[in-house]
Amino acid sequence: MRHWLMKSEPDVFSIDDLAKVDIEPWSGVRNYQARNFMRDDMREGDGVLFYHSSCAQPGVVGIARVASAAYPDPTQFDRRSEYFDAKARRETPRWMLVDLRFERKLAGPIGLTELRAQPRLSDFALLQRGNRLSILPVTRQQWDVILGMESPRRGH
DNA sequence: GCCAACGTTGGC
DNA sequence: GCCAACGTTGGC
Repeated sequence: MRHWLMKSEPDVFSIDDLAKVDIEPWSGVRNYQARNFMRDDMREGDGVLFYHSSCAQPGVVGIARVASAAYPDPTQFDRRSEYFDAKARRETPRWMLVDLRFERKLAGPIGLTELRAQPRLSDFALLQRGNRLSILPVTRQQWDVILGMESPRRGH
């Protein structure tokens, strides 16, 4: 099983939104590298760190699972969608997506500054200079380190 | 194929 | 709102 980090702007779609719908098709990715991760490398059941970006408190806020194989992003064919792509053809879809399933929120968010302060995450793609990718691979070790930073639940 | 211009991302 | 970094576009 592989692990991933996926960014979302909470003003647009937050971890609470994912909790409400339970399963969400991850439409709108229009970056080839991110698409390739979904199309070529993701498998149902892969673990996903759900990350809030472009907000007051950027950081990992929850865990999701990849809940489907990759399939064509329907918004690329929808003229009314902001993600419409006039060059996409149904026979040769350009953009692929996977479904995400909510697993749980973290006991507390793990902020970007906390992640940066963890020496064992110095190689983490999220923390590299100039990184803008919305989908990033996470190693098993990084996954364990990050979840080990989760603040303990009250009463345990 | 080069590269300048432009648009987007995302932290601060 | 600013700005660095990066991807994409399009003229040549």
